[in-house]
Amino acid sequence: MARTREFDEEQVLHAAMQLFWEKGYEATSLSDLTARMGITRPSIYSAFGDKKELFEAALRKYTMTRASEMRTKLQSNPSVKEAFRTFFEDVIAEEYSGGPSRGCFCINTMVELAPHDEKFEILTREHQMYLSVIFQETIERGIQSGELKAVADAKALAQALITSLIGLTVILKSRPQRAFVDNTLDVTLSLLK
Amino acid sequence: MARTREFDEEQVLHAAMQLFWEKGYEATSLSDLTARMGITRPSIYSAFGDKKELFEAALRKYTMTRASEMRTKLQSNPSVKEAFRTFFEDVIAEEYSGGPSRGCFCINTMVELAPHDEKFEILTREHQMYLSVIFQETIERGIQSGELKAVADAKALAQALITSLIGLTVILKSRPQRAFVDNTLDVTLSLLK
DNA sequence: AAAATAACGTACTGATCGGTATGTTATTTG
DNA sequence: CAAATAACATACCGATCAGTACGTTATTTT
Repeated sequence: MARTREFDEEQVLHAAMQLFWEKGYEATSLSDLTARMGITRPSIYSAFGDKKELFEAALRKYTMTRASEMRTKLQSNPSVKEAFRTFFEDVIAEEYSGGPSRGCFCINTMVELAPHDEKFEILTREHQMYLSVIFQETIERGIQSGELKAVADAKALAQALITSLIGLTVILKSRPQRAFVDNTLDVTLSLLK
Repeated sequence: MARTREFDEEQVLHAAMQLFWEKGYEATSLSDLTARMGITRPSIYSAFGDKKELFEAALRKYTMTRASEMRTKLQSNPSVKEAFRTFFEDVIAEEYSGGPSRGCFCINTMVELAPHDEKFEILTREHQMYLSVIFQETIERGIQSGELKAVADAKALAQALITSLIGLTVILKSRPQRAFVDNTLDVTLSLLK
């Protein structure tokens, strides 16, 4: 041990996450990163490795946080149908809140890097699979409570809902009319019965 | 008039389209483009303008071709349900065919550029809206023929299907298990009744 | 207090980026 | 045939890229 770090690793990683989330991997330069993170270039390399490793750390932080938030939101509502509707409506509200349309960091990465980098193919796939399990558990809770019909194939339904969520998140980037989104949501949630 | 072009504009634009489709805007360099298009840098600039204008031309070519193909595919099957299933299965088969997972050029652009460039926000949105109209017309054909229930809200249903198609196209980039995709497809198509 | 060590800031590296100036070659028009 | 013109190839531009060498400063350990 010698001199102590003058920055908080979690804090600067959070800053890097925000930037990568907003701009993607290629469009974010090291200069952008040092400016936003508030630390110098060598500090980044000593703490996180190269640009791609930093990106990976940022994405891992994102997926963990996101999965946890999602689980909490879905569990907080006793009605499964309401839980899903609120969840989807929050995603929509986030995009229409005026700020830059960041969408989902994991989905952005799935599009930009997964096809050319196996590490990110796996990382993004596993996150989506994990989310679909959270959906599935929520659906199963609805079946247990009698709110949903027992004949429903919870797993298949969860996977279809995740796919719709991805589609919704992506198309929101093109800022479609509100009616498009509302229609999509109504039809998609009609699968829960 | 003077010396005549030694290259075919359509042909080199097609090459540029393939490259942008595969790698995206930022990750494609002018050197990549000259190599694949087989023409020199100044030739690109005189024929198409700068990199972003070339990208736009490539995307426009893609969306026109794609919309036309889609219309043809959906119209070629007398059964609307079968038409949709075949259409979705072709999208899936394309991604599992072994080659590089390019997905949909328009969706890729929606993720990479739409949030930071209004021109592409509009261009990608209008393409998706156009596709949803094609879906809607197909659903209406099914209602007319009696294959689908008349109570269906054709427009809302079409929009939900487009959203699912986007989600499916995106998640295919992470190469999920075949069962995930099959489940999603079955549940999604169950909306057509 | 002295030696060791790790984080710091500065300044630099070669490579590559998008874009262009310039001279040459080929075709058209007068 | 000669003048005009546009597409060609080469070679270059300044800017920026990701990544690092190196000397300084601060903290820990002996």
